[in-house]
Amino acid sequence: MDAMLDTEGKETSATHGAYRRLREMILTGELPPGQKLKIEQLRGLLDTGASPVREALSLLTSDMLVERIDQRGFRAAPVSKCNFKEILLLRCNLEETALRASIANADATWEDRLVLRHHHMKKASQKGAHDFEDAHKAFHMALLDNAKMPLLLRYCSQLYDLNIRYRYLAAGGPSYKKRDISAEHQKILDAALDHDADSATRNLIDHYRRTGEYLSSQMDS
Amino acid sequence: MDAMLDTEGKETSATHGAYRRLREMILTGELPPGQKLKIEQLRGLLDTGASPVREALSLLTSDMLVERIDQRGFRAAPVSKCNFKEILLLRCNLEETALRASIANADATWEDRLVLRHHHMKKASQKGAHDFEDAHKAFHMALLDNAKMPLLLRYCSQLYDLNIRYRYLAAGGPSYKKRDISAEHQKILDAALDHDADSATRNLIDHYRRTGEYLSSQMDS
DNA sequence: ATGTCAAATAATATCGATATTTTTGGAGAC
DNA sequence: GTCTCCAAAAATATCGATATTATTTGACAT
Repeated sequence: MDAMLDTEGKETSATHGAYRRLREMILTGELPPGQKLKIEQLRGLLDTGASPVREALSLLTSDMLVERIDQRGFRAAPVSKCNFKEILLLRCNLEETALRASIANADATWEDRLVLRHHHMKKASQKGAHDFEDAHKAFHMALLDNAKMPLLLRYCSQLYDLNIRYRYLAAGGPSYKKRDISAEHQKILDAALDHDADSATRNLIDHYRRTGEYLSSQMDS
Repeated sequence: MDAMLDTEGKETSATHGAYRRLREMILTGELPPGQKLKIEQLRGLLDTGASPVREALSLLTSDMLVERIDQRGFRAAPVSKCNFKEILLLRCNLEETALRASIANADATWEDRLVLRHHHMKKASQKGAHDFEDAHKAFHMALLDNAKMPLLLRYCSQLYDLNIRYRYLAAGGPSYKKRDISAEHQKILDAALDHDADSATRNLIDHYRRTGEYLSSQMDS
């Protein structure tokens, strides 16, 4: 109908658009954990039909951002410290595997990609928080994607998103402790470019553990 | 309408029924890898509406058994030796983590559950192949579920299913090499009951690697 | 002959409406 | 005053139909 005058025709299907928007709202906490997600309500919020909303919710179910309750509809996935700790543990395990495999496959084009992503991330840190989040994820995924293991990469991406959700929830936004994250990233990048798998994984995991402990402490409140 | 006269009212929603049925068909190879999955065709096969079929396919997408191609519908996920090797590798990694955590949490009720599952599996091996498959998965999942890590367990379950699919495809059915699988299971069970994490994981991983190599060799044909 | 473009065909994606199921709210009984 | 049960309301799940988008077919020009 008249949905083509939005931004610039980037969004293809209504389903995909709804998926992206809902995902964003859940990740940022705009739709708080445990909240009932009624079709009608969302249909209004995203102004689209019921079918795309339903399908988007179905997809989010498999990202574990939405829970489907038998015949009682959907709700935003709940959060818990326990769940957070599991995410952290799995990330450390899986990302170590992926990063080591990535480094084992290292070649010039991968290194170029890494440097580029890192550069973009630094640039984006001066722009909006939203841009930085995207660039940050892109950098971390670039570290892993040379493993050429699509399933593993997918799990890492999922866990990344589940984790970022806790960051938003704990910090009430992306203003998470501006300790020296930049230096941590630099160390990971340098180690990766040196093909030093041990150092790279150590730095990566420390990076996660550190933010993990910070967030974990925030969650006690 | 008149869908309540099927088996015994076990299936609740049409969507869930379609999901289970389609999943089964893809796992067993009744719907071969790469096959286009047209809504109309499946709507006829499962005699239900288009909406439940669509939603079931969406759900299977996140199990990685179905691929969604932009605006061109769905198809059964393709297979490849590369994909198989990744599945095997991830399973070894994740199941070791899960099994060790399970054993670390060991208590009497878990041990009882294990023994029961193992017994049921042995009993089912004399019944149909289908029953055995179910019992086999139940046993393997019981080994892991005491880790109390829902995400990890979910990944293991997914990977188990992806793997079983290769077994069906390679063997043309569940008649996979009747080497001494029974003894292997017994060893895993005994080690788990002894809380011997090292032995249990070694046996479990050997179990996977052995079937992995067998299937891998079959795939060259 | 071959490649390109346009009309016809088929399939998907989406909408609006209906039937089922769950939840809510209140009336009556103990 | 509390509990149970039934009716009303709301929400979900499903269906049938339409609009949109991809694919195929065939004709035309080169």
